[in-house]
Amino acid sequence: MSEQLGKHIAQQISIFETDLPKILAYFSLATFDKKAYLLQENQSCKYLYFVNKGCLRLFFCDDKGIEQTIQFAIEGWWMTDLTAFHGEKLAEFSIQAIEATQVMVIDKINLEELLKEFPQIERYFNKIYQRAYAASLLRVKHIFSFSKEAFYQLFSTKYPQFIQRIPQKILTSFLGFTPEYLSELRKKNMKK
Amino acid sequence: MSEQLGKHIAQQISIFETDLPKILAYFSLATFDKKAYLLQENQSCKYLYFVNKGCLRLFFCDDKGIEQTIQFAIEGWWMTDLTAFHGEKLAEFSIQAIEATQVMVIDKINLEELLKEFPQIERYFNKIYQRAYAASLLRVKHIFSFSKEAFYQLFSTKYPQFIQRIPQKILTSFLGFTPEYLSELRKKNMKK
DNA sequence: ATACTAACTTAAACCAGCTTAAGTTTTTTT
DNA sequence: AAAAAAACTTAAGCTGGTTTAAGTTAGTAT
Repeated sequence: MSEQLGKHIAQQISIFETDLPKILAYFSLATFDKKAYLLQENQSCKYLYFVNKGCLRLFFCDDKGIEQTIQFAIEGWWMTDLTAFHGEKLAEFSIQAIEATQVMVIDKINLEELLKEFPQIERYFNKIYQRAYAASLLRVKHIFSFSKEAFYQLFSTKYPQFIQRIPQKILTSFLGFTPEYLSELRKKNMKK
Repeated sequence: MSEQLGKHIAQQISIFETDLPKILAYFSLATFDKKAYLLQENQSCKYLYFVNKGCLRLFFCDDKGIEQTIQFAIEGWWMTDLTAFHGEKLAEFSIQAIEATQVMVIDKINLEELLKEFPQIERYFNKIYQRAYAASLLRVKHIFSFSKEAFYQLFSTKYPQFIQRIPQKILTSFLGFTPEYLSELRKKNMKK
């Protein structure tokens, strides 16, 4: 069950099978209930998470007190508040489990040790961050190129499982509009 | 003049002074006129650029034919279409010089060689990508938390030099609204 | 089972920001 | 220096999406 991370690493970079257990030893396993917080805004961010099973979201509260979801992490994705994790600032995002979620956890000190013992892992994280960066740019592209309606259509045809899995309020906070407008869109769609 | 990249690397990671020239040898120097294209949508993306002097932008054309600017790169920033550079797809963004711009250029093969000879550089790029990723997330946060007016206010107080440096049309394509609306905002501001 | 709370829907009034179209100013080209 | 093109401004009308507020349905706890 917790071998997912090992597999993921072996997929991305070439590494000795025998090193994997040593690498995984730097991590610990943790589970969180649905709605549990892994990190809260304005706290210090001590951990980096890899999702084995379940789903996390990264979000913040805007000045009107409305939660805005920036990213999701499902199986095989990493999540943290990067800037805060590197100790520069307090977290400006919160991380919450949307479902009961099992994660691999590492803190900054263990990460440093891991990278010292296995510098090849640097390359693995490089790929992870490049992928995350590219995904975030694509997100900005989508925000600019699609109307909210079109963005919803795109998202719901591309990730239909996701739509089932996530409460509507969280979904709209990710898509960037109000639950009321989503209702309107859904009604409109059913007519077709 | 072209020592900027060396300095930048030495700032981010610990490295022998004597290795720097060997590292820089993998790059070549190039200059582009104002408005020149370094990359165009739907081409293959062969190079990764580091800006010594000047300013680049990454953008795409939306379905109405309007250019949308996703990112700028000034002195000390890297730029490419990441996904395309790694050879997976054709470019979905274009890169253009906003001013006469001097860059350090490297192609994929030389980058691989460089990383083979100096694996420490992997750590340098790790920092670069983490920073770029964090910046992109922050951008999404800003899009969600500010009205267009507030975003313009923020941007123009935080980067006043930038406002001078960039033509209004490109600025609005970055801020995500129309030149007409920018005029309106400026008029409104002058009254105060 | 019953009550309480959270998630979702509906509809009307409203507004931030867009579109269009014409005018002005600046820059580039010849 | 003149002409053409590009960059910016102004103003009116319009629309995608929000706000508000009330009603419905589903989930959860007692």
